Amino acid sequence: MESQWQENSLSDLKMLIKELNCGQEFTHKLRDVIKQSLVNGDMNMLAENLVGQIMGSFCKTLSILNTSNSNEDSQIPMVAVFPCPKDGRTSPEDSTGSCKKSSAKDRIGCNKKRKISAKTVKETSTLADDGHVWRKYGQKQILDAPYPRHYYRCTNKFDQGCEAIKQVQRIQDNPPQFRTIYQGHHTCTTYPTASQILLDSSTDYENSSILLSFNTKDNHYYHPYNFPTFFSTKKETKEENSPSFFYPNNNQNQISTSDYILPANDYWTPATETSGNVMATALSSASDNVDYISSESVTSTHNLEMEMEMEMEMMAGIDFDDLPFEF
DNA sequence: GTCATTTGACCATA
DNA sequence: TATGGTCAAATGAC
Repeated sequence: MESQWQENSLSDLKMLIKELNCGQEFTHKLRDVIKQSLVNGDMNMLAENLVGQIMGSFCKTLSILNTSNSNEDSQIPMVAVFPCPKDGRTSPEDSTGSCKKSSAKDRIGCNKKRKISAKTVKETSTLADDGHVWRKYGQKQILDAPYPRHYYRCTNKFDQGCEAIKQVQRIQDNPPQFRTIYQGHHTCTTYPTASQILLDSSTDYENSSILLSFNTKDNHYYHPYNFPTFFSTKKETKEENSPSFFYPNNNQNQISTSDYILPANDYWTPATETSGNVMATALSSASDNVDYISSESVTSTHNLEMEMEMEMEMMAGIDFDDLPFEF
């Protein structure tokens, strides 16, 4: 009975991914159709933004589904997104009072150690607000470490299935130094505010962020949540509730109009072909290993495109070579 | 009463 | 088997 259900769920998941891939393709074609219907071939900003947002949603959803699928080979795919319901509650935080202490036997099959691929390490002298709301779920004294490690998860884990977690550990006392390890990426819709981003941009970006150069006019990068904003040449939009993920490079005395600092703890998804130009692509946190991201690591557009393609293939289970369109 | 944190126990992985 | 990551009851703050 249960295995039948699991089988069906896996089958459904595959169909879901297939349908999402189709949706992605249709969106791509829709954009082309809109462009062709225009006299000069240029989409207005609103249309471009909408298409971009739809494409970003597809990328994000496929990423979530595939993470679930690959991490839980023998389990129900949704388990990875909505963690195992131990005693029938919808979440461990369901404070209905009906919660019973689960025995060790009840927890069998519930993986305690996750296999999240994307890791980003950030070392700072202060514990600056990173713009997301976290909830602490554990603390552990680590062997040979003078300070305990603190474990946090995104507060939207259970209501939105956001899998982002972070670990914070003091690594030095005087001067204070903290190591924050971000794992997974935010799939929740609670975005950092502009003020929070500005606050965060004052922290140590030299070691934790990506410097993207836009010197080549045809090369563009976007963030899945907000990538359309970069189509404008604005460096920073400061409106509340309209976060921009592009920051002036504070580490340089002279700021080039084509240089931007991007937050390191998020994924970057590939830009798509637009206005006859194939955009370059970028991604952070791309490897299974801890990834110290520095400005030096993303100066090669060519490498970025390759890395991005590999990462997107891995996340979405898509072979880009088989797609009817180019990324 | 509600929600976040603490902390000991459990469990997967190396 | 040791270690690190997560769970969940207990506790505290509001």
